Amino acid sequence: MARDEQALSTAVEQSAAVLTAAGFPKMPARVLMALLVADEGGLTAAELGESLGVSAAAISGAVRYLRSLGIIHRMPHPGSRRERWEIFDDAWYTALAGKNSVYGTFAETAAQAIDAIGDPESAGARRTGEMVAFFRFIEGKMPELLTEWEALRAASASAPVE
Amino acid sequence: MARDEQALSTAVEQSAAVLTAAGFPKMPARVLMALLVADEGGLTAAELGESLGVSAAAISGAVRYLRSLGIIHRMPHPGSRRERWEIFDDAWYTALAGKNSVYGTFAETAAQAIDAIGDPESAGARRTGEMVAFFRFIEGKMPELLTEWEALRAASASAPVE
DNA sequence: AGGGAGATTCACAAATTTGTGAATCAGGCG
DNA sequence: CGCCTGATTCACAAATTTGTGAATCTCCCT
Repeated sequence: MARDEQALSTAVEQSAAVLTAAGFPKMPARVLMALLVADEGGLTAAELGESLGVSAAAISGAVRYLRSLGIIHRMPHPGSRRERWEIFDDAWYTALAGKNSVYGTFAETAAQAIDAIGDPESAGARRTGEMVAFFRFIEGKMPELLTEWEALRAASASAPVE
Repeated sequence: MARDEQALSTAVEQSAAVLTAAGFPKMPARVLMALLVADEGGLTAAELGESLGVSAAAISGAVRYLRSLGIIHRMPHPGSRRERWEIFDDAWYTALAGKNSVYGTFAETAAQAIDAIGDPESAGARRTGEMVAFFRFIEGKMPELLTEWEALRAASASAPVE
C-alpha cells in the first residue's frame, strides 16, 4: 500500500486540531504532527512550509518553540546546507513528564492559599487541601507509570506496530 | 489565624497563572481558583466580579465555560435571588478524567495517519504507532490511578488537611 | 401586578496571539 | 573569494481571543 498523501494530510491536520483544542499552539502542533509522520531523516524547513502551506517564517517560529520544549532537534546535517528537523523518539514521554511537573508547581502554588486562609477547618481550606493532595498524588505516581511504559516498550521491542 | 486576603489573592492569581500557562483560558482559571478557596456556600457573580476586579459580564462568560466543563454548579439557592456558584468537590478528578479522554481521541485520530502512510515498516509509521500505543497506555492506566486515589481519600476521610 | 436587585446577553473595543513579506545572516560550492 | 541557496529575524498586518458597557431578561417580594 502506498502513501496516501491526501488522507495523511487530513490525519495530520485533525490530530493537530486535537492538540490545539488541548491548549497547544496551532502552528507548533501542525509542525509536530508533520514531523511525527515523516520518513526517516526528518524534514527541512522548506519541506515543512510547503507541506503545511505556510511561510518559512512561520515554520521557523514553530520550530523554535518545539525546540525550546526539547521535543525536536536538528539532525546532524548529512553534508548539504539543508537543515533537517526530526522529532525525538521519546518526545511524548518527555512532554508528559514535563506536564507532570506543571501539575506539581500548580499544587505547590495553590498550597500557599491554604496558609492565607488561616482556618484549616474552613470549607475553602479543606477543598484546597484536597486538591493539592490530589495533584501531589498524581505527580508522585507519574514516574511509576512512565517506568512501566518503558518496561512494556522494551518487552515488545521489535514487535509489529499497531 | 485569620484570613489574609492580601496573600490569598496573590495565591489565587498565581495559581490561575499556572493554569493559564498550561493552556487554560485566563478568566475561567481565575474564577475557578476564587471558587476553590471560597468559604462554604459558594460565591455570587457579583462577589466574584468584585473580588477579581472585573465586570459581571466577564464573570458570566467564565461561569458558562466552567459549567460546560462540569466543574462548577449553581447552588440550589437558599431563598434569595442571588445565584451562588460552587465548585464540585471532585472537580479536579473529573477534569483529569476528561483530559484523559482527550489523550484517547488524540491517539485514535493519529492512528488514522498510520493507515495513510501505508508501509508499516517506514519510520513515520513506526514512530506514529509508538506514540499511539503510548497514549493508549496512559489512557488505559488512568482509571486505575483514579481508583487508587479514591481509596486513599476514603482512608484518610476525616484526617487533617495538608 | 409592579418594582427592583441581580444575572445574562449582545455588539463592540482592547489586547494578545499568529502569520507574512522583506531584509539579513550563514555557509557550501563553483 | 564571491555567488547562491536556504534559514532566520524583524516590523507590521491579520485574526482570534478576551473583556466591557448598555440593554435585556428573570424572578423574588410587596
